[in-house]
Amino acid sequence: MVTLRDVANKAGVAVSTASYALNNSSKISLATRKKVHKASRDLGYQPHGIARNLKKQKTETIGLFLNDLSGPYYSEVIQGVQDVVSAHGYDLIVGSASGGTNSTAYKFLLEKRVDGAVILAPKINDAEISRVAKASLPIIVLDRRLDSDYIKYVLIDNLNGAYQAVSHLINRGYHKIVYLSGPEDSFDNQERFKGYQRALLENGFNLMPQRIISGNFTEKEGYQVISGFLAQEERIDAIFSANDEMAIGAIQAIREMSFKIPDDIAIVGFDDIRLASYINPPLTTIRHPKYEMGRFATNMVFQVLHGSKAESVVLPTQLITRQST
Amino acid sequence: MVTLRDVANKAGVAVSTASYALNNSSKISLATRKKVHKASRDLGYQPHGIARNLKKQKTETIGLFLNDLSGPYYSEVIQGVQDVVSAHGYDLIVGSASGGTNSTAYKFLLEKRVDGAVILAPKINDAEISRVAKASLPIIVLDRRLDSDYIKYVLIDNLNGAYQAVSHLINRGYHKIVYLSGPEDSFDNQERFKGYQRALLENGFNLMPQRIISGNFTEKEGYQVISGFLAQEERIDAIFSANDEMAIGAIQAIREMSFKIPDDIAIVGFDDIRLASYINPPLTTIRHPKYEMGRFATNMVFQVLHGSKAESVVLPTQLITRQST
DNA sequence: CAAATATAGTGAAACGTTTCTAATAAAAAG
DNA sequence: CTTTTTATTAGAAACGTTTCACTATATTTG
Repeated sequence: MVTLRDVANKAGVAVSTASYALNNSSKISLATRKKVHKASRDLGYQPHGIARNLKKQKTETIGLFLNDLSGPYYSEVIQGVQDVVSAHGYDLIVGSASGGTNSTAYKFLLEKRVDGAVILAPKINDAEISRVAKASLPIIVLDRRLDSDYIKYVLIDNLNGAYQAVSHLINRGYHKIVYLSGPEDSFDNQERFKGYQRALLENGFNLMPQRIISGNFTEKEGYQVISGFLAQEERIDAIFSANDEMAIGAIQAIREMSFKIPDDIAIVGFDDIRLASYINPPLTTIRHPKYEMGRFATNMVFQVLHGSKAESVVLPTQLITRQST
Repeated sequence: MVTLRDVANKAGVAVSTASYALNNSSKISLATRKKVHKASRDLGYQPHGIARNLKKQKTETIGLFLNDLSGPYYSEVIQGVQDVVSAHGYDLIVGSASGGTNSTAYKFLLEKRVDGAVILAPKINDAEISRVAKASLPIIVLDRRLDSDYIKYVLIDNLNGAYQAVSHLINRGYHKIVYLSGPEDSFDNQERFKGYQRALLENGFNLMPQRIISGNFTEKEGYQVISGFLAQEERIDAIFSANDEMAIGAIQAIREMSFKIPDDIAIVGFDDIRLASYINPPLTTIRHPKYEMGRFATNMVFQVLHGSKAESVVLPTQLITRQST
């Protein structure tokens, strides 16, 4: 391995001089700067990032930590984060949070391998996040309401989004509306449920426990639980699914039982994933600004890093009406 | 920041002793080991990963570098890589290669921030990869045929896949088959074109230049170029699209012009992305083992890292017949 | 022309670990 | 009772940078 020392030797200067020269410090005369650069090029010198990080006590890297790297849902968020990180001349690394306290995410946070982080990973709990955040490692969370000096959140307005969705169903004349739920411990799910509840109550309907069906945000589960539900006696006329994935499964279940969508049963999802507009019938859903979330969050990371205050924020959602209602 | 030195002081031992103790070396008596662990816990000590990396001259991190982090196409590959990396107790970081020589990908490779890498990013060119690969940094590429001591490839059998696709069309009686091409400089595209060509020639058809339409792998482009093509006089009866994205765009174009699929025009894609089975009509396509690619590649990284030889490999593809043909 | 200042370069410490080698003390062997 | 071995701990160097404090020249100033 060719180190700075080798370059310095070849150029016939001290290693400190070589360092200054390569960083183009004005302390070093142009002539020796040239000499050092040449030596560096000749030897094919590459600075050792890790050594530099250690000395400078920073990595100029921002981490984005996700529950699971393969969720297609994330891609727009990632893009937003990437754009802002690059704009600041930093690097972005994406890591997984699966594996709990010995996940890559947790390790990198703990070991100061990143200078800031955006977290969208329910698997890392609040206490752990609070423990590692500091002035030199601000954290923005996208999946919970957590706020302190060095931790801010960017959320979407889940509650209002769900409220919009269910109100829309009610306005169209659907009254027996099922809530197809995500996992109980999901923050998003909880908020969306609140929105469902509020829309019902404000329109004079009761919350009927038998119309709350629990799922886990996956298409498969959506298919299965809705198949099961429709096979029983109670008739309903609409479904509000806590996310699009389950809604897609539900649509398949509904069609298999030869109910007509939206005439017999209407359905609204949440997220506006790509598939939503391609499925048959195209799915009415709640769109939220995923790319913007990424941008907001990352800008906040840099704000805190630069010593200014950042304010947590909740972004609005939008009802996208398609043929499923 | 609490360092090993602090722990050592608190425990009343030398820092070397503290290091051995925390790493549970048998050189240190159980009594002092306990003492040091306690001091560590009391102070909330966290080892500094960067410092350790520098000293040990390794990071125990594998990089996966993609052209662009937001491609949903990658998610299965990522999963395969992640699974193998975790199984080896290493960490995975995913980084972008966009930005060329000052992309995160390139920087991390150059600066030895990872111990091995899987690359699926045409934006990084062969020369650069060859330059950085070494025994202590093996690289597996997924998007080209590049082979040396420390560089191996895992590819899918693009040529045969395309051959299967076009043969299938011919067997079904379609004879005027358009090739909807990806970018000329894409390795995948080149191979797929060769497969198209071979299938035609082997079945006694000629390659007709006006039936080669250039696209860029995006849905939008697929829609536009096929719309334009169909508006002109020449009648065709099938399209082989170099990927599913373009095929989806093409399907929309075809339907808008009220041709029937597959009666008037049949279409086959390549990749078997998720949307392929949801689109109307469901798309016949070539499936390839994306998850397996990730697994193979990552296993090879570790093989080379452990000093054994790895063999580049080409994985088979599979024709998935759906209603578009 | 002496004194003050600017310029160019150097040496060494530091970042936080790991690990080699040496030192000490206790135990075993002769 | 001396010598050798073993167990435990300590000291110091090393990983590859950056940067502080300093020296030695060269230049400016009064």
